[in-house]
Amino acid sequence: MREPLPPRRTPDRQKDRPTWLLGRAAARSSALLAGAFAEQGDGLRGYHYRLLAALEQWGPESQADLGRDTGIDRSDVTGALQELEERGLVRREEDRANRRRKIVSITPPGLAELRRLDDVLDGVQEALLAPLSAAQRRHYAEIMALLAAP
Amino acid sequence: MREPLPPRRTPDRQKDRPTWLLGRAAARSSALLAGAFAEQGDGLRGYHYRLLAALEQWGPESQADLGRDTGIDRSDVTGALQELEERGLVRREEDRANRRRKIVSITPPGLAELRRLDDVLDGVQEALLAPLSAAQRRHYAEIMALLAAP
DNA sequence: TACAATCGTGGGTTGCGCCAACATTCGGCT
DNA sequence: AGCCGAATGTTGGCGCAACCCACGATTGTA
Repeated sequence: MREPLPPRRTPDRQKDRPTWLLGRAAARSSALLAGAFAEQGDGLRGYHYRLLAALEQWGPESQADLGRDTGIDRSDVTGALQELEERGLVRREEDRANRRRKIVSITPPGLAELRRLDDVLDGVQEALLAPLSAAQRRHYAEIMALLAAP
Repeated sequence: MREPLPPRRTPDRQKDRPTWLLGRAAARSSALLAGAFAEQGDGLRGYHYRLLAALEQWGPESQADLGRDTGIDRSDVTGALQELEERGLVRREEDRANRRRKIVSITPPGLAELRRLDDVLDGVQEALLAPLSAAQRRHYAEIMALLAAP
């Protein structure tokens, strides 16, 4: 889990800006995630996890719906699903009622992989929030919910 | 200032994860920034702003020092500085005491551009934090400082 | 003087988020 | 029934941020 290259010193005009702080924090978070995926992710990335999670949560879906649910572009869904299918984590079959669509479902190995990734990601959450007190974590959740989906 | 493509619905295992929230918030922030730069940034990007800000703050520096200060890779510093120099926002001259180095300094037009970008970015901060109360903003600053530089 | 370190530079790569175009298929309207 | 527009999956591309590696030139040091 590599940390992002830290600035040695930060200009005053930046260091108190909310977007700057948020960006730095997100950089740390995504570095932690990338490191975790690299070390224990079997070559999978964020897109794969998000797709597996959506499939587990809502069951078989078309690729377009999957994209809308996850906020991933249709074209990126295609690519990520192909890799998931090669690994046998996901199955795609033509919807006979609508032959444009492909119904995607998660396989038992896919479920197992998802559970494993869950554990990996839980470790990342803990590493990220380590410097925060319990009260600060509550504030964090409250504030981030507002900023994430205003 | 386009918002990022939002997920229609979010899997339970994701929506409460700190990294997920942070990622979403950062996505919003960077979308706001990208939009602001695209509309009012004269074709400049984040790297350019960070370099100009560092130069204004600490005066002329070599490119390698500039990279260390800003957390930007040496090679990316080179590219961004070339674009800044083409626009006349920055000047580079060989350090006669050490001919490997190039001393970079900000020009008067560069300073003016930096001030202008400051105003643009101030607007982004306000847009980002709009949903937060004054107390929440204080918590935000406190928490983010911890997460950004642990 | 040989060697190691530093500097600027160019060329790649990766992840994520987009957009445009295309052929196929479906649905609604006339 | 026929036509047109919309949706679907796919390919290929772009941009940004963040990296890495390798090179020639230069410097400092052993």
